[in-house]
Amino acid sequence: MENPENKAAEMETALRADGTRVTRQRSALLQVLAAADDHPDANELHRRAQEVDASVSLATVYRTLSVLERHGVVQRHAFEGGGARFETADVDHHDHLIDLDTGDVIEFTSEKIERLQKEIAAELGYEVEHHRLELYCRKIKP
Amino acid sequence: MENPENKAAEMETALRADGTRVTRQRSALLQVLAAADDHPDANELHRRAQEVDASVSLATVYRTLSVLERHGVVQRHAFEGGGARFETADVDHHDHLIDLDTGDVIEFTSEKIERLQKEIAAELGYEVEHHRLELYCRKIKP
DNA sequence: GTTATTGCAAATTATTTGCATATAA
DNA sequence: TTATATGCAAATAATTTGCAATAAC
Repeated sequence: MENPENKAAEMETALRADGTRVTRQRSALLQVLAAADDHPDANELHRRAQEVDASVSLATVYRTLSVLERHGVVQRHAFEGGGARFETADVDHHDHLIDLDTGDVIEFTSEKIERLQKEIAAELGYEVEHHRLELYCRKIKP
Repeated sequence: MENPENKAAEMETALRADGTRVTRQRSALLQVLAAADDHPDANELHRRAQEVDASVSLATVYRTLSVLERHGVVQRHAFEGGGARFETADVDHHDHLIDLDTGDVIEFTSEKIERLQKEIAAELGYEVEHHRLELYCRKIKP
């Protein structure tokens, strides 16, 4: 849908719109994030970013990830065991189906489920800020 | 359905069945877990357990929680922000609504959502083994 | 009496922060 | 030019672990 270069450029634009500076290090991280098709943790992102620009420190990766999250261009996931993992935020939210046998992650969306969630929260007097839905599954034998 | 004393006794039985020893400290923690109607973290459980038996150390709380999880009598939750939180494992599954301002957790179930989840997985050729649904919410101003 | 379990303190892991320096705009 | 970002190292926070002492069975 979107090539990594455009994606990175769009994220830069989102930062600049704000007066937020796009440094060498941030560019490197954006490039890495735009190219990633998995859900790396901060350490892995640091490793990849250093391949682009060796000067990127882990502290800056963490700081930049927070900035990017605040700008809504990356999403932080709190999967079980270990630290946070990240992916570029899509325009449309998606949930995750995890294949228990292979570890594969399939992304999906369901308007119906989103609607039900809002209804349930509303009944309890709440408004959904965001949510997390993970289906841990096994492939059906054909 | 179940008073705390029975609950604690059942958990002890589950441990003993295994040859696992029920120490003073473990009893204290089981008592605290059985009485809890919220989702405390390890630190809070330690605080409460010490009221029952002052000798309980935080290290033992962590070690015991792992043992209990392995025995399937407590469930560990990795909610966003902060450390793991725990509750006694219920027979029937429920989902969680987390109040972002207070950290309160409200439990809920939705047959409709469960059904939709199964449908979505089936469409993708999968069968749901287990799932996790968390709604991060803010209270609606009245 | 054995062997699992404990408390303590030190180690680990993930993340954050203070500060002097570098740099994007 | 000047405020924002950076690297580094030290600080936190959550959890785990080694080890000698203790206690459950």
